[in-house]
Amino acid sequence: MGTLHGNDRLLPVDHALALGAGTLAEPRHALTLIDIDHLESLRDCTTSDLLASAVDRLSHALGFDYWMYALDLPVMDDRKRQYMLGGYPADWVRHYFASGYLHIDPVIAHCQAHATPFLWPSSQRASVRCTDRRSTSVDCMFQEASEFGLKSGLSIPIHGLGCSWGLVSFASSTDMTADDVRTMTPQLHLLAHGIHEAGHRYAHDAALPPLPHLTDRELECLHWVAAGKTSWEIGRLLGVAERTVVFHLQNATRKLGVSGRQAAIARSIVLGLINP
Amino acid sequence: MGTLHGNDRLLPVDHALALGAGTLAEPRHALTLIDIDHLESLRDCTTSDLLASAVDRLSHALGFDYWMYALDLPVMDDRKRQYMLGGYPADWVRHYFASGYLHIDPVIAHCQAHATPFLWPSSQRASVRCTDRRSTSVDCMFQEASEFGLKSGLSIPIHGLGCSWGLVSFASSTDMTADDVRTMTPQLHLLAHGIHEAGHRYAHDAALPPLPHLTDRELECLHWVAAGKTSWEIGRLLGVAERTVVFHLQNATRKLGVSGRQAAIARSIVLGLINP
DNA sequence: TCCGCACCTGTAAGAATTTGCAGCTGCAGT
DNA sequence: ACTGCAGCTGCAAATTCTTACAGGTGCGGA
Repeated sequence: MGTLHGNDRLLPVDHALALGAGTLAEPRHALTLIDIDHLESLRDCTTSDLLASAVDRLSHALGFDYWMYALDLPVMDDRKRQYMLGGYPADWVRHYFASGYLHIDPVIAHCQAHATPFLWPSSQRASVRCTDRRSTSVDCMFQEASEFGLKSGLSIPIHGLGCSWGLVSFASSTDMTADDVRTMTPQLHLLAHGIHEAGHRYAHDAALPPLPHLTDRELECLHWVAAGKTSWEIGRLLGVAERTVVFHLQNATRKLGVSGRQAAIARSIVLGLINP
Repeated sequence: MGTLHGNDRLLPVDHALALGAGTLAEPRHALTLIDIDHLESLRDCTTSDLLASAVDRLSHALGFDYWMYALDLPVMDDRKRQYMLGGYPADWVRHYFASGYLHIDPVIAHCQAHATPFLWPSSQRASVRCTDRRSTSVDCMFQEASEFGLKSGLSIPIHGLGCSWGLVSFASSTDMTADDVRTMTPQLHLLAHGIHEAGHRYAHDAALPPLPHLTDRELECLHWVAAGKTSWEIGRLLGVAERTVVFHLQNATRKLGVSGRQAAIARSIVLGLINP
């Protein structure tokens, strides 16, 4: 073991390319039914490696060759950071980003704005909008994905638990019939959220810089100042002197690594430290 | 029809008490399997009434007597607003709020912080924490719920699509065995997210006041001021006089209906007008 | 053409903030 | 007992923000 603990399989996008493919393909279309026990066993995984292994087994048992858990985590330091866990073919991931498919992928667009699963390729029945030239790029993308072993699959949008948005995708190297996928959609949907429940903490550990620890007083002052109160008014509310409120806000501003009370408000809201 | 269009069944908590109970109880434990077609039929519902009727049928077909879709929508005007759709017994809802159960309900606590379903009563196996005195209140709550016809059920956390958090609950007036509920958990989980996908727009229409229209300059100034810049610095950045920046921030503050630059920052962030 | 609106600027008094200095109590860990 | 930290307070100067007054251009819709 040694260095092999923790988030070795939970890597920034740039580094995730180095991951192995992980094709494990014999059994298929098993009758595995996901239930709460499975979710609890996922949650009991103490490392992201164990989680990845557990999901490997489950997704394989459900007849899929690949899966991927990807999150967009809001980080204030420098915009957002994408993190992913799972066993998509490394070559495909590299090609995907190199081709800029992230910006035209209908799966991405769907998962950002919806809560229901997306069957690909060619999911949405009526709303295909073949008019613009992007559809040819999209066709090209799915064609290339197919050549990389991702012929068909299902992507489930993920929201909540501190992620901006995310998705869990299950993919097969064979042409699964729509009926095959549809009947197991509920299982996969539940499994996807179980993965998120179990995995989001690792994503946060790896992606989010540790939150600065603000004291109760500092948070109180920030809360009221964000509500438009002046230092003097907050002093009255908290039963302390105006000078003390200023003091707490100074400390909060320093801990947040920003300059100025306004920036402290903005950052503490975005970091979820206060919610006015 | 006439007045019966739109959000008649999507009401603030205070008014939702007036809703009828809606016990429709003959068939039970049917073999209905939720799939993407069901979700699309929910999304096709053009009013919240139609949506409620469709969910009524589906949840009934799955063997449940009651269901409820409840959301916590972030609104800046006066804290948050809860909205709900569905057919929980009105007497129980009234009693629930009157007894302050909202603040001790383990279902609520779970759905705020997790992504996986909650079986009640007595879901979480090991983490019951029977030590504090609240557990007796919780037992009391479930006992009373049972007397109101909510003997057992399943609650699915809801996140994303512009809601702070929410849940979809399915309840039965009978003592469903754990196995009964577990086998249909994936179906209910998927259905819950389909309800959210279809219903969140009605919740927004009914709950969220229209966003104030801020001009580009006002948003620019807010953005920079949230980053900690002073009016003078922003003036240099935008190539205008400091006075002009002050002017724009004044107008933004007025449009946002708050007092003070700090409150304007806080509100514009929460409303999603700027993201620093 | 007139009106509203976005956008821009100035002056000036007063309120609120930032910043630096100095000091206090109480509590928890070593 | 010593140390560190949260919490608390005062003074004072410099800077920044708020609010009131006053005015300007340019663009698009009625």
